[in-house]
Amino acid sequence: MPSFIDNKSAVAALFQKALFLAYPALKDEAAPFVIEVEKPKNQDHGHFAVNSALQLAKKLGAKPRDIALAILAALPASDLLAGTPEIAGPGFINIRLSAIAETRVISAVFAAADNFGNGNEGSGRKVMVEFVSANPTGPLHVGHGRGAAIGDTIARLLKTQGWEVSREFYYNDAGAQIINLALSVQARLREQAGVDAAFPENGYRGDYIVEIAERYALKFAQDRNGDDLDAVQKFAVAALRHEQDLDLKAFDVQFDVYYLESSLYTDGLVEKTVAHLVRMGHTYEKDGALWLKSTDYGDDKDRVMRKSDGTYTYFVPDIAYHVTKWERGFTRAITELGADHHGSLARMHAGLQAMDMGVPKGYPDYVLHQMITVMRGGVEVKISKRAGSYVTLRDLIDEVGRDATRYFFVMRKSDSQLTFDIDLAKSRSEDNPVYYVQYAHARICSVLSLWGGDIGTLKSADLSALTSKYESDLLRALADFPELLHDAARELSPHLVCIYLSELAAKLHSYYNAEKFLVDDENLRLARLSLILATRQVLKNGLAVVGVSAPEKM
RNA sequence: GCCCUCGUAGCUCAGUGGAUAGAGCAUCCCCCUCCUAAGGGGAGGGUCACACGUUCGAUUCGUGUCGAGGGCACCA
Repeated sequence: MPSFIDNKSAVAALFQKALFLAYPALKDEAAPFVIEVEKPKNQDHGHFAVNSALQLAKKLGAKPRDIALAILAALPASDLLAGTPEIAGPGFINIRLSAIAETRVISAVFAAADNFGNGNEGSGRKVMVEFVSANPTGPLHVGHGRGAAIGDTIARLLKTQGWEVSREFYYNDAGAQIINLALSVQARLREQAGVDAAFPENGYRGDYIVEIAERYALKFAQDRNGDDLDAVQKFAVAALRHEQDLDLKAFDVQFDVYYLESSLYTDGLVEKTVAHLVRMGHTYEKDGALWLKSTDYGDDKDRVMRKSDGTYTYFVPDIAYHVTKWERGFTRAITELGADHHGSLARMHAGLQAMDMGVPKGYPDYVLHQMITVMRGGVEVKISKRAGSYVTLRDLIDEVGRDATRYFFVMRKSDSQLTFDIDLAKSRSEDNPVYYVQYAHARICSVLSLWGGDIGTLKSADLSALTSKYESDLLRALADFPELLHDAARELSPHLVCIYLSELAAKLHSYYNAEKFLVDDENLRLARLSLILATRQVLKNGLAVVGVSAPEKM
């Protein structure tokens, strides 16, 4: 991939040079001052601004404006800038880019095409992103949908930065909730068979349990009462896993590995983990249970590992599971989960530290998504698997579409609570922001198709005719894309991509309304088409990161 | 009580250690004989919860208060 030096970095390098020429002493310090280039909110303040003069005023014992003057005096000649930067306000240096610098991005976009914007910070290192990890005790609901969209987009983002990403789904297919599931199905079976049976107190009451019971009775005619609880459990888990797989497929989310909690028991990794912790001296017996001294590692209380009835708490297989992540060579691991599970973070980190196997302290990284409040008909819908009140992911996809659902979940910062108004999402699906972005892509396709020329010729068009404000805005937005992807990946913040995309789309739409592309002047026409072709590529790349389609027609 | 996240326009939400705080929806006013109006242009609407501190500069960082949600089991 050709190295595209974005304008901001280029400007920063230029001013860094000037600063050290003007104040050589700064260069020799232990921590040399680093120039920061920012984008002013106000267009009147130029394309970029440098505030170093203000920051250095105290240190250098000079007035900010004088420092700014000295920096400008030392500024090397460059074709990057349009005119001489201005000193404004208390001492900001406001900078405008030359047309040459602005149009440079176009050839970089064409050269890299689908890879434009990608970086190589990961340099092929392995990272695991674990997400969704829903218990196979019911269909996926809106909360899982948010997790699926965020986790998948994080995986895609990391891939753009050169990481070798593995997506993993951890199935809690062992433990009390699974037995609860089996008992719930069994109770429905007995009801259907006309046998008097009490429903488990904390059983799952959703309609899907009834369906599973009906299917079980059809398949195992000899066990209509569900007496073979083990068979019932296996059947129910398999059925629900299958349903969840279909949901995820409809959402275009794929996993590389499905890791079964039950395998940690059958492979002996749970026993191994416990034995290891006991051997390391981090455990003690109390009240007939085995405890981990997790408080030694920052947890707020010690945790029971083996209950007095001899079974393990979920905490133990969780540690064993994370140990396998490390041992499988994932020196970096990210876990995306709902904020209602955040309590498990401290004890998981503590548990891994207690293993004394060189796992870094912050391993794994966590991305939490806050809960979704679902509104329907102006009333909050309480989501409870056990009570059976539900808004499934499948419902959402069927009602508002995959693209809109994914975009909606990703466009908001994951750690803010959000209200999902189902009626709004359904009735106003035309107003969903995703269409705004997709429309920009489709509009460009439409213009190019109407033009009917050879796309290839646009890649070498003379761009000197691109001089309008709209063109300048669009060019600079395109040039921002690599940095945007880099930042979004570093911050594990997929929503930044959506924000960028809607801003880019807005610039395209404004341009479209202000200027005609298919003009008579051939030079101008080709230049404009070249610009929107590059814009189409960036829109497509950005939408791909969010997992949303880039339609050619709408 | 302790811990985590959040508190920005009527609503849903972005954003930032800097120079006039943004978008969408909602309200109001314009723009298709012209490349898709699923679009564009404009108006109104804010003590960025509150207080104190750090800073040349705080809506942004820190502390506290108040408010919302979540977590604090030998449940998962």
